[in-house]
Amino acid sequence: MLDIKFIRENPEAVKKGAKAKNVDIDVEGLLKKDEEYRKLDLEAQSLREERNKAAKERNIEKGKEIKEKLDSLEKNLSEKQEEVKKLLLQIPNPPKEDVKVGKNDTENDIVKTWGEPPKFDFQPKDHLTLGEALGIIDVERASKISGARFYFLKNEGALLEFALREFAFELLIKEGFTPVIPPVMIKTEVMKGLGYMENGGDEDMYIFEKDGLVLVGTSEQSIVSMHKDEVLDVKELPKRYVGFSTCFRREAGSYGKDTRGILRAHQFDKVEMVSFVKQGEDDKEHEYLLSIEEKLLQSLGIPYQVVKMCSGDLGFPAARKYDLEAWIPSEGKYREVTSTSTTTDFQARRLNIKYREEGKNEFVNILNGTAFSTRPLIAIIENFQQEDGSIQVPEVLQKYVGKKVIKSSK
RNA sequence: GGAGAGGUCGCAUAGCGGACUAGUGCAAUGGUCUUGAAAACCAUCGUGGCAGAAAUGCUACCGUGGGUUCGAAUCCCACCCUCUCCGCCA
Repeated sequence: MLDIKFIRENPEAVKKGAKAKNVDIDVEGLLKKDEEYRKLDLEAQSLREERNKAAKERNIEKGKEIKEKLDSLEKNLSEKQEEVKKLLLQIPNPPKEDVKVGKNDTENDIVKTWGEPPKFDFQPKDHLTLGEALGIIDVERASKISGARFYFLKNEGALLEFALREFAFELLIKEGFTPVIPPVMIKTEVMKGLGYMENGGDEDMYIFEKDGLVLVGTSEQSIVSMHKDEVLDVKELPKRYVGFSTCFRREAGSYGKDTRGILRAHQFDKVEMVSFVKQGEDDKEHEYLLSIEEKLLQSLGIPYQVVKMCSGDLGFPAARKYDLEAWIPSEGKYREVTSTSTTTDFQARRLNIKYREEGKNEFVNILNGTAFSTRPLIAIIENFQQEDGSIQVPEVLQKYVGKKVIKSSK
C-alpha cells in the first residue's frame, strides 16, 4: 500500500510506476474519492463536536437531532472510506529508479554469470531419471496417494534436503539471523492484509473455509506478518530472520508447465530470509541478501546467473527483484532456484509495522530472499551426476549427508 | 471437547453510564544535584486522521465487529485471543 499523501503529491509518478508494471489503475478516480472522503470527514468531525457538546450539556433534544444527521453521514463516510481503500490497495509498489522498464520476462537482464556449466562426455540425464534410479525421488507413489505434483524424497534425497537446510542455517546464524520455524497456516484475514489474495492470488492458495485459515505459499508470509501492528525499537534494526517451512501452492494456471520431476510441486520446503531495516536502507540490504544467496550457490559449486527483473516481471509489492538461476544440464538452460526482493515500505504500511527513532514512528522497509528450497536439490543432482548415474555430493554438504557419493543401492 | 477467569497507553494496574480531557506505578527521555555514577527531585512522555505556515485545534481509538443511549472503556449481542482446571492426545 502506498501513502495516500504521496499519491496526492505525486500522481504522475504513481501512474508511471503502475504502467511500468502493466497494472491498470485509476489514480484520478482515487484522488476524487479521497477528496470527497475528506470533505465528509470534516463535516462528520464538526457534527461530532456538536454532539459531544450537547451530551455534556445534557441537551437531549439537540442530541437526538444531531444523532440522526450523524448516523446517515457516518454511513456515507465509511462507505466512501471503503471505496478509497479499495482503490488504494490496487496500486502497486512502483519499481525503483534503477529497474529497467520492460514488458515481461523476455526483457530481464542477466547482470552476472558465475561458474561454468559442466561438460559431460555422456548424455546427462534429468533429475527425475537419476533420482528414481537412485531411489531418492519417488513421484509415482506420491501421485498414487496425493495426485500430481507431489513427491517423496527418500534416503539421500531426504538427507540432501536436510543438509541444505542445515548448511544455510549455520551460515545465516553466523551472520546474525534469528532462526525461526513459523506456522504454515495463517488467518485468511492476515493473508489478505499481505495483499497476496488480490488479483486472483487466492487461486494459488489452499484455503480452509471452516477454520478461516490459509496454507502459506512461503514462510515469508508468516515471518513478515509476525510483527504486524508492532512498533520496533530502532536498536533492534536491522532485524533478520532465517525461517524454515514447508510451502504450499495450488499451482493453478500452470497446467502442463514443468510437469516432469519436482521442479514445480504443490508442496516443497524452503529456507527463507526476511529483513526488517530502517527506511531508506533497503538498497544496501538488498545487495546483502543477494550476496548471501550467491555465496550459498557458490559454496555448492553450482553455476548460476543473476537476473535483474524488469518492471513488468516484478510482483505487486516488489520494487526490485533479482532471480538466481542455476544451470540445469538436462534442459540446457538456467532455471530460477532462488530470488530476493525489496518491498520498501509497501508491505510495512499494509501490515502497520513501524520503528521508533528519536520519538518519531517510521515504517520499516521489508525485504525477503530465498536461502534454499527444494529446487537447488535439482541443480545438485543434475550438475554433479556421473556417467554411472551416481551423484557427487558437494563438499560442504558431505558432513550432513554422511557420504561423498550417492550411489544406487540396487 | 467441558468449566471458569480475563483482554485498558511500551509494561503493570485502576476505572464498571455524564469532571475519563483514561488515573497511578514502572520503564523511557531531558534537566537539577554529583569529580563521575547511583539515589533523590523537577519536567516530558500513546497512536492515527483532518484543518493550519506554525503555535494549536478538532476528531477517532480501552481485543474485533455490531447494538442500546442525548451521552459507552463502562450496558447488550456475536466473534477472536490469552490464562487456570478437567478430559483426550502427539
